[in-house]
Amino acid sequence: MQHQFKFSKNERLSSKKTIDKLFTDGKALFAFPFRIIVLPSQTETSAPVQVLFSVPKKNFKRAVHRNLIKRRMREAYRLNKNSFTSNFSTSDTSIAIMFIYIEKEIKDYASIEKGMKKALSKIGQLLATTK
RNA sequence: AAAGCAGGCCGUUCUGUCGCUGUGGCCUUGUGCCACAGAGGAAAGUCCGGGCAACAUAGGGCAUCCCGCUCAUGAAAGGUGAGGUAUCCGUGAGGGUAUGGUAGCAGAGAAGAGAAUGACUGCCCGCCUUUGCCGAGGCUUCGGUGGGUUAAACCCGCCUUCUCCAAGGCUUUGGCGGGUAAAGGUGAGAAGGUGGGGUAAGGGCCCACCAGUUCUGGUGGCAACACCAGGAGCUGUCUGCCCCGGGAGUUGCAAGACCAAAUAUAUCCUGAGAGCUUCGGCAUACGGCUGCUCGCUGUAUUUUUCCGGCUUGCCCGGAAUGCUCAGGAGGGGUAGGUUGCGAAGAUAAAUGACAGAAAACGGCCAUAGUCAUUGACUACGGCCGUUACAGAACCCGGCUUACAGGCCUGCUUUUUUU
RNA sequence: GGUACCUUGGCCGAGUGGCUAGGCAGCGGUCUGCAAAACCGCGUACGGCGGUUCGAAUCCGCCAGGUACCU
Repeated sequence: MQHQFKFSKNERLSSKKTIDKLFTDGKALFAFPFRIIVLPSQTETSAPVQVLFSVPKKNFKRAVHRNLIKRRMREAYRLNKNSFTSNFSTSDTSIAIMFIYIEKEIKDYASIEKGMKKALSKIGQLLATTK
């Protein structure tokens, strides 16, 4: 497939309701430099896995820096998600994932990508055990 | 050339791989393909003003708050441009700040005599008192001398000396009464400044010149205002009240508009219900006692009006109304969604990520050249570093703040050359 | 995104233009066999930069940091 690196809008988590639910009921884990919150649910959504990236305003005052980190996180997810999402594309359950950037400094793309690979493998393990 | 001042402008470029958002088109309706568009001078801070929106609102006055030189511009603005005056900074080009009026009232810590019908020191006058000196004149004494007269004595006069008295003058101690604003030293600020006259001493008290204020006239300017001439002795600083002119309804796109799940419910429609009785009880519903059943026991079991059946009461039937239950319709409205919203435009928020070149600037090193003082400048090359500040969220007009580096125009100062 | 406010010593907190109160904490002393309490004394502050003013914590402007509210 040619279009496996796409990351369009319906793969993003934008519903305010599910975000609130994610904060209250989601399972949290930690993979440097991210804090991750995962919530599997039964409701029908347009994509099997919905993701959202967040950088807290408290650590980065300037909107430019927050945008830069979010873009790098999104890029890292986009290029490494295929091995992860292919496991869940067949099942009818959907998964909501939130990545929160914890580090106080701006990391370059290589270290963010490394952390993203580690985070995705950790999430895979967690979901396998809960099933 | 160097250092600056003012104004304006730009604020990286190219290639490759993989992507994002919106709109339009195409069909093979697929998380498809193609085309086009997609951050700034500050998008920032949210300091002003407006549009837009909702609510409020007869008209007028008072209070409160904001603004305040002139002209132009602008929808308006604590806006912009040009100009005026004062003051401060800079050698200068220039830059900063202030700037409606002042008739009246009030205030100004500490310091200082005093912050405005002033008097501490000082100066001057009058009276009283006190110290010292001078002293017209008078009395007495010594000596000299002239005259009456030749000598002595005596008398008269002059000069000198001594004692005492003394009008008065100068000086001085203290007190009382008055004049004074020149001197003191404080202060941000002390009754315009300098010189002369005048005066007991002084003072715009008078005069000359100068600074300011204000009035009149003239010239220039749209005006603020400037300049010139003449007049008026009119002359402290700051603040508040006050006066004059102009302006201000409140809240903000999380405003507002539309659709609207679940649950509860106003309202409407349809249907059903309100027990039996011999009045002792039975039945039903909800509780209590007991581990449970049985049993015992408590509470509740239906409103009102009208019509007809004999007037009334009981009872029966019908209608309306209220209550309860079931079904249906349904308003407001919550979650949520859509819109408001744009030829950039979302809703955890797009406009990019990575890699490689180029360009600009800076630093270091090496080579060459020029001036030659160990150093400076220029050219080419190598290595390293930097490429800022910062990301639209309803939209405009400003202000302010942040900003690597570069370009253009005008001007200033200093040095050098022609 | 919008709106309203705050910043005074180690901490809390008063201060409407004229020497920055007070309390708690800290340090030293007195008292005590020692400590506590009490008493006496001491040190340390106006978020930063400009402006107005003779004079600014206070008035004005900009910046920094922080808090609350509007879904």
